[in-house]
Amino acid sequence: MLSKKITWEMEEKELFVRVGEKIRELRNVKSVSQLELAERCDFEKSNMSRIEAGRTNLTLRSLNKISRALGVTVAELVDVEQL
Amino acid sequence: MLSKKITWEMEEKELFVRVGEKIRELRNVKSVSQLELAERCDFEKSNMSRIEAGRTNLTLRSLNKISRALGVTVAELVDVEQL
DNA sequence: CTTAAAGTTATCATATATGATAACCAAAGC
DNA sequence: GCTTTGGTTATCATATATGATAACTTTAAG
Repeated sequence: MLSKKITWEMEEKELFVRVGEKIRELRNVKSVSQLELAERCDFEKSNMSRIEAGRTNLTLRSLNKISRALGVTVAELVDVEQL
Repeated sequence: MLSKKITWEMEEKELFVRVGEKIRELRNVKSVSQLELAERCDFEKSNMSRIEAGRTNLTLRSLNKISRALGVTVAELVDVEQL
């Protein structure tokens, strides 16, 4: 059986991905397009795409912008299952 | 009466400060020194001081390290009053 | 007093988030 | 077919988080 050792990089990557999914989820619930959310946050749409794909190590500043654009708290944005 | 307009920079700064205070609070509850926490996170102690003072725009990676070092979730770390 | 432990602040280097731009894809409607 | 809307991916520049190091303060203990 192959090893299932989980490195902190993997676990961190999982966190990024889950937060990205959470953002997309909340965005969809509010029926906001990615472009619209990007504009509300004053982000490039390409940046928004990277974020939702979990390819970014988000900063508190960005999380704050997104949370306000979606009408939720920062804590809600990062409230995901953790390994 | 002087203006009380709150800019997003002020509100962002407040968020940074409150998250820093939250970290310090949780660290003190667990009776961990700043140096000890810095070592657990593999941070410089000077970095840890900046963070608790709210002079840093923390990343998800750093929040994740700190949350694990303190035995709480990332969501708990950023669960602060927001303006 | 001296010593040490805990924390602060400043400076410089490096890594990377984000801005800026562009090319591209897919689906829907014409 | 063409066009639009929504999204993805790549590249380069810039701003900044963090690493690394050092000097400094403060507090408590001796």
